[in-house]
Amino acid sequence: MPKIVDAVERRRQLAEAAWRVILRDGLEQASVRNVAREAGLSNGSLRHMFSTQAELLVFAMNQVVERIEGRLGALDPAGDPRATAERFLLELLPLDKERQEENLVWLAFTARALVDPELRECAERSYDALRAGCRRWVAAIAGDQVEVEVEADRLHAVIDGLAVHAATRPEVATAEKLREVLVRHLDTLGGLRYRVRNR
Amino acid sequence: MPKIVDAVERRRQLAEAAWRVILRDGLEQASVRNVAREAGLSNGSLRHMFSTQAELLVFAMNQVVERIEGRLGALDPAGDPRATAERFLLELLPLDKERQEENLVWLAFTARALVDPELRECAERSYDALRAGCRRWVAAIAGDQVEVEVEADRLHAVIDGLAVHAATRPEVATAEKLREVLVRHLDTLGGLRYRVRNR
DNA sequence: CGGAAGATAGCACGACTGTGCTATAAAAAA
DNA sequence: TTTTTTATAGCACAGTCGTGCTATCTTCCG
Repeated sequence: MPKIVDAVERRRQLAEAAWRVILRDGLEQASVRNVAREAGLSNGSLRHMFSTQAELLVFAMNQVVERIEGRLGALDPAGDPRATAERFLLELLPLDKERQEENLVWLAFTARALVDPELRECAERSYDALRAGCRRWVAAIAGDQVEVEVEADRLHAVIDGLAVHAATRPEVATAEKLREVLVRHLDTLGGLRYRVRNR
Repeated sequence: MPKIVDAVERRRQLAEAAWRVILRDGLEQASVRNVAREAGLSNGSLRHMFSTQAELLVFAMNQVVERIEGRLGALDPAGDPRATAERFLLELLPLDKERQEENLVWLAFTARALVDPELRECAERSYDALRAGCRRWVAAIAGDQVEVEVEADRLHAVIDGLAVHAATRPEVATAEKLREVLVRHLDTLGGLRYRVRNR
């Protein structure tokens, strides 16, 4: 096996170990030692792949983005703009356990990014990417009927707001409700206003 | 001066010192020592008011809620439902520096609440309160035209989403934009759909 | 005045932290 | 084979952490 590939794969596994620690005990518990133990490695062994803790955390945060982008890239962008946008946006919501956990980890990183410049860069990049996506989708769905900028920001806010709610109140903000709210928002975007949809 | 009042006031001052530390360096830096230094007190002196760090943080988080509720309580609830709701909801957005800082501190607490049961209680309480408020306002504005439950959740998502955006991208999500998005959302709530408003 | 109660200060302990460093085991290259 | 790189392990240092504890100082009450 080529060693480079192994090294990258190893880093990914360590990132996942970091995710597990963050999910279970919070980002403040994601110390070098704790992550190493979670991965079944020794202290120094982890530091052979990430020479500093900051490097590990930055990688782990970017890895979350890559995972999400991977899922989005696997979606079929063909067909009716409205249906396509709905498919992509629903993919972004934490509707199953995997995405719920991902969402929790992501929020932990986002919160630290408010104070850590290295993580902030990643947070801002993904913020801008999602905002651009919202703009495109709004334009595709109802570009001729609405002010795209404002509606893009509003859609963006709905998405991130729903993610926060799913994290802080999973018993209340269930997958059902998240989906319902997003679909309703898209319905009201294009002047369709509460049309009955066949689901 | 009665001593009880002093003690309460002292705790409030310590909470504010904690806020400053959290705002500047993040919640993970809000150690007993750091907060005490920020307040100009000694280690043991702080621990005379809060016998444990957890107690301090819970108090500081609840104090944020009290401050917000205080501002909301000072608003005049009379008049046109739509205008009243807009006034209250705009009060919740981080439109000036004071509320921006408050918002950052609040988000830090919310993030830790995902992992800390004591803080979680406070987060859930305020989540439920805001959700109930959204329900009332939606009902007052357009209760006869929409499904209140879904619309309340949607409004709630917009508010929290905007708060997150103001925190993670203050240069992009400016006060202007936040206000614009919220007003637009309220406009589209009652079937008014982009009516020109006199501001 | 004396004494009790409260406030402030600060030390001590054991635990955990990031990281520099060295030593051993494995693998790859020569 | 020998040599050289790489991986893994783990110790050591200096620092911070929460908290228990005692000692001083202030204030107030009787």
